Amino acid sequence: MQEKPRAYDHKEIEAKWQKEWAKTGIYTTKDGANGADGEGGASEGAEKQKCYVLDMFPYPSGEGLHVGHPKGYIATDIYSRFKKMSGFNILHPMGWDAFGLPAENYAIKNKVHPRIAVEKNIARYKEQLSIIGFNYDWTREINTTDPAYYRWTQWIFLKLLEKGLAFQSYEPINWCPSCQTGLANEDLDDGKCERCGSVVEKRPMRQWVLKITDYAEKLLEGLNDLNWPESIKESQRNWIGKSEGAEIGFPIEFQHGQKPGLIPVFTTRPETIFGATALIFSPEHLWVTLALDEKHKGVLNNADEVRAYVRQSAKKTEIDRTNIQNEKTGITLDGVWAINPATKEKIPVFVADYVLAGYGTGAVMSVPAHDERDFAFAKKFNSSIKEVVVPNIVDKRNPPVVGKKFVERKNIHAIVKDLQSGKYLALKWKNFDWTTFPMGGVEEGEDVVGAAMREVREETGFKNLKLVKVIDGQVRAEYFAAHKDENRIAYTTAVVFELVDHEKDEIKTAEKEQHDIIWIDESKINYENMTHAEANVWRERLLVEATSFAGPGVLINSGKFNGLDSSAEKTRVDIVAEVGGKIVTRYKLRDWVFSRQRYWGEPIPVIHCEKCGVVPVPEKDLPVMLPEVENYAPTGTGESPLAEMHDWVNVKCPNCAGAAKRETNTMPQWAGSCWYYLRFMDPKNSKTFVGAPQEKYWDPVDVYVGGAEHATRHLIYARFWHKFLYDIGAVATTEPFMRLQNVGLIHAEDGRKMSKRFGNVINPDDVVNTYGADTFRLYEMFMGPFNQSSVWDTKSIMGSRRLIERVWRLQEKVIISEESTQQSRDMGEGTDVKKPDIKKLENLLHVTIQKVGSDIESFSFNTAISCLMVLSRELENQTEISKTTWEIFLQLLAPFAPHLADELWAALGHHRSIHQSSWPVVDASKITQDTAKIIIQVNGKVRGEIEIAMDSSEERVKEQAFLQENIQKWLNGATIKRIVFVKNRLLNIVI
RNA sequence: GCCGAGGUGGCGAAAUUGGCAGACGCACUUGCCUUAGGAGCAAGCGGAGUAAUCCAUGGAGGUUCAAGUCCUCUCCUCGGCACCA
Repeated sequence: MQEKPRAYDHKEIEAKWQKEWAKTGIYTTKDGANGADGEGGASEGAEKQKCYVLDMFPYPSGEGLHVGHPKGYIATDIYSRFKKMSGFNILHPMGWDAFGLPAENYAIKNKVHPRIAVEKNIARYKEQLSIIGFNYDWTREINTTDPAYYRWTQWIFLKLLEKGLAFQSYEPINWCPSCQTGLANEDLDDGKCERCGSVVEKRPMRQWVLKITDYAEKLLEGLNDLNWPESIKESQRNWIGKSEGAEIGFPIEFQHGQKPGLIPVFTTRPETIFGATALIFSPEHLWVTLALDEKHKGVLNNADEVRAYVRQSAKKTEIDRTNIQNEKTGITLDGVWAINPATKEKIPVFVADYVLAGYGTGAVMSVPAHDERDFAFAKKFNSSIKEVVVPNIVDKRNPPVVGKKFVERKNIHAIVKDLQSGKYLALKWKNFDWTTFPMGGVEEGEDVVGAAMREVREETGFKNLKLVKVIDGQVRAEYFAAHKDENRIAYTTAVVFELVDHEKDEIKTAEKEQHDIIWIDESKINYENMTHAEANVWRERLLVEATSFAGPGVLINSGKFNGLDSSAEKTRVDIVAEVGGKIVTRYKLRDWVFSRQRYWGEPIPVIHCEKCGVVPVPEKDLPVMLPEVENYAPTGTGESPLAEMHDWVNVKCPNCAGAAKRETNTMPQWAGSCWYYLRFMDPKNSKTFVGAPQEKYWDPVDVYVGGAEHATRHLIYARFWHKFLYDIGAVATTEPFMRLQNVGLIHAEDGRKMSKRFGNVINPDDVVNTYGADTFRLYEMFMGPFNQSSVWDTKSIMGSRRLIERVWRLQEKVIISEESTQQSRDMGEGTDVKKPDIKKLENLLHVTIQKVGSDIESFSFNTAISCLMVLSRELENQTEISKTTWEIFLQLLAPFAPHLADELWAALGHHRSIHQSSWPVVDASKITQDTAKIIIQVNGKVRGEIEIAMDSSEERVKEQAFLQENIQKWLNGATIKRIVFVKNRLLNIVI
């Protein structure tokens, strides 16, 4: 670099290298199966370890890219460049997910054919991506709307059909009135269409459904082994919604004596069945429909009202139905009873729309005492509440004594509030260190309130009490009753009173001798201050409204199961067996509604024949091409616009050659993305969807990068298809994406999402034009943690530009000729005398090699760049830079700033691209340092530091430390209690 | 309500998993240089204090020689699920 280098011109450099890369085709991937990888024939692709790095391919919308979109692509570009330099055979492809509503809506609005609009959008996207300098292998580009691609999407559908996993259904489904199509559960956002925000309706219609529920367990299980963000895995677990419980039959009886059979209910808490005081149907339950049928006239005394209720429920929107805040509604079925199979008691039967038709069996046993919703319903409809589980407390301070007998007691605690002082009545015991409420046993023939009043009168003399409430729910406690020398199992009810006045009866001397009356604050009602193990429960329940108890405990009122642990597996199993039920597992996951009544999607490849029914299109006739239509706007009739294409629709049955019609529904947007990652492995194959050797070599995707918004749709659907393909032997792995990295959004400077609507879009083309692609790439990666959302800040981008320019200037200091300088002699072989600062630089260089590598591996690009900044500053401080050091530095920079790196690399005389060079190797000997900096603390506060030989002993360090003036000052003759020494780290002197 | 991820300077953020809190960058301040450019260079930059030092990682307790990091409670922000029995 003798002559003064020209000024840094990003436009010239970037255009030059993009052209060069395209010309030499250095990013074209060779299959492992296909041999050499084009790098001078040095290695065979097959011998290299493969690394498949994938972006979630974009939906090419009319708006074009904003600066947020390329963020993930920059990351995969850096990652794959790094992996390639590290010796991996890289697959890093890009394609287009172009079927679906947005393209179609855009086309309708702008009066162009969706195909034309998509072509235009793709061209625009590609142009925008091209100037950022990505290493995509464009020879593998795919497009889901290409017949050569969707032919295989249709083929997979036929396989699903063949295996019984695709079927037609007539269940009511979600219908978006604005998009005029049916939607899957996953397409709803809070009961609204995810696309347009319209409230969806339930609409019965014919539809194709994929049986994803068959894979619920496998989809759940498979998550455990995936290197995915915990939040995504958790979202999927929630979505699949596994719950284990029991199905139990409840016999039904009609008023005239008929016994029409058993109604199965699903419950996750079968152990509470003795508390089931009602049977509740969802309005859509088949049995309700039958009971309202003409044939069963006379069974219900209130059939008209019930019919009206069912009709009214049907009219409610899904949001209304499922809003937890809404008051419960329902109606009794007058003339019908159910029998609780545990207690054999008759219980009332209701219809209520808080019971969902689509979950469990569509009917529930109502246990108000232990379920919040049942409790609210029972309160409103005055049905009975029967407690069968009580919390159980073993008194820690006063535990049962081994060897003493256990006595069961039914107890009361009287909680009496003095209205004047606001304090509570308590007893201070004389013979024991006890503070208690007035308390005692409930005697024969007495109720809890009577017992409580009696105890207050006997123990304190107060007689004018006003009942406030009996606290719902007993508490079981195990403790040692010292005053009776026995272990107690006490079932205690608390009764709350207000003290009207202080008028008293005389109390017995015996009572007086036992305890004094004291008054305590409400805040003292707890186990800390009182003897009662139950005190904390009372405190919790004292001021709140009555509610159900859903926690674990001990069974009561449950016949032979009394006293058992309600949460024990055995208890549940035994109770289920007792009532003739069975243990079952249920999932919230619904089958995937797979048909759309729209034009722009893959035609579902089946034919409806009057004689043969549903006939799959023969594989040889694939693809079923999407025909050109005059009008592709939705019809709203439940048929897609394809239904108007009579020439296309009317075909001969492949089976019987009779008259038949094509299916006119199309597939949902998510179909194409369910398997595109497989197609990239072998994109041009016309014989099969992916060649077996290619699949075997490349599958699975090693790193998959994209937004978290796909958690419960694309990422579940694709896993489902993949597992299906595995089951039919079409792929060799059970999971498609081994590692998932979420990319955080980039918000506009106003903090909102970037959108044309808000007029706050930053266009990557402008940024690249002004600052250059390398600067743009560095900036986006430096903004913050990769998976975190951040705010675009145009001012901050200069920091990245400064790094680029600093690197550009550094080339002036590079010494090309190794022999001619002092530094290179210092760094040369066989020289053991090295200047300390040269050693320091070598150390920094190798620490940086290591750090940048591990940071890229973990997607911590911000800290990797920070290290490069530190190193660049250090290089700037040097008077000259050796060629070796400079080369290593450029290689570390290459994944981040590929254009600049290649430019400076070429200036050194290299003829092959830096991106084909090998990632520098860390020299472990250069990472270890000769000296360590040791922090000297006095009482944990830093008071000094010393530089000392690596691995120095505690003695050596102490010696040095005590010499320090500052340390002496702090010690100041004090006696040393203790010294903590951490090798090469710190010395802490405790005085 | 349940589950998950977070809370550190004016701002974006670091912090080898318990060992110097604030690396790196933006903004800002002062000075230098200049062919006035979003340039470069030097120094400073959590708060208080002349200083020594003290106080600081949402809040309150605790464990420890030592806590942003571990434990208990609590408050707030974001994301997912939600009348799923």
